[in-house]
Amino acid sequence: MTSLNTDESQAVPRLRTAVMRLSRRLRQERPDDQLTPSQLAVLGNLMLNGPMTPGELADMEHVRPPTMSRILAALEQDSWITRADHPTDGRQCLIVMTDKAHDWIGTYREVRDQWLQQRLTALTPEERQTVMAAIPLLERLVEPDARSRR
Amino acid sequence: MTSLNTDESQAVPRLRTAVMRLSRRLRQERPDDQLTPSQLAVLGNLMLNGPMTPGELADMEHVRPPTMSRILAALEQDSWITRADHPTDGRQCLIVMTDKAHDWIGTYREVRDQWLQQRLTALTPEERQTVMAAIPLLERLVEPDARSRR
DNA sequence: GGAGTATGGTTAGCATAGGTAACTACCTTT
DNA sequence: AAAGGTAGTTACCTATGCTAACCATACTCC
Repeated sequence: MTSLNTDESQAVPRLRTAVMRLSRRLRQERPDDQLTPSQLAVLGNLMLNGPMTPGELADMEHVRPPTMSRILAALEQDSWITRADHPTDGRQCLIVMTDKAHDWIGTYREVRDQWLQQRLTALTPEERQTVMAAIPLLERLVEPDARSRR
Repeated sequence: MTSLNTDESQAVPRLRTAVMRLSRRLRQERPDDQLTPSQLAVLGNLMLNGPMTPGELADMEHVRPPTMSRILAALEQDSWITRADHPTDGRQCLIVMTDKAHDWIGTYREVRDQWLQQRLTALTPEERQTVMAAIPLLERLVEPDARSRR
């Protein structure tokens, strides 16, 4: 069990605080005011990976099935998604984006992350480079075995 | 208005997703099971900066006063903090940590961020260096004028 | 020095987003 | 065919954000 040196140990609470505050801020910045951050995340997943089952979506977002159920219910309510029968398993279903969702994502792709993008322009190019280099590492922190996949 | 290049634009949703997922994960990882993340953040602030008013604490955490009020009420309920009269302003009060809180923070300092620390050890030293270099930048993203202070 | 305004804090009520437990429906296995 | 496993949902609880409204104290200005 490797131990972190003193500097890095001090960095742990700082990283935690920074991430928590940034996420709070991101949650507040909702320029569209139509989709919540979690709904947006689900649509993003579907856009990238195509139709998926609720369970797969829950795994990808690291939430429990009931949480995903609620998010999907809200998305279905407003016609962002529909459900298709699973080809082989009658218990499961496939979540597919509606045309409305496809159009919306396409139209507002630039607007969506406006705040964060604008904030990033306040950094120097070198600083942005550092942040971008850290992104896959932050992903790895969440996803223990992300190193192995792709 | 400077614009980000294509690569960086693609990084924006990825950064957002990574931060949201990591914060969710951090919220779930609550080894102590006594203090919620927001309560922990407040105690951390008090530990670092000494007694502060509710308003100052709300500013530091970027939450609205009522939110801080609720957090403080819970902390007071379990005797983690007490309130002292403000020396000059009768409206305000000073939040001070109890001995219990001091002892607890001291005892569990290493345990608290165990999960994140453990996850960081899974990175290479160079990767950890990158993450650490990004921490102050993430802080700057949240705090627009942080560049000017210290 | 008192009236009116500003400010700090709290209370009340709402929304989002996470969780667990329990239930239904379907699949699998023997 | 019965038993057990799995996917999804429903019901309910908690934490954490918000705004609006309210109270108490401070400040300002006549």
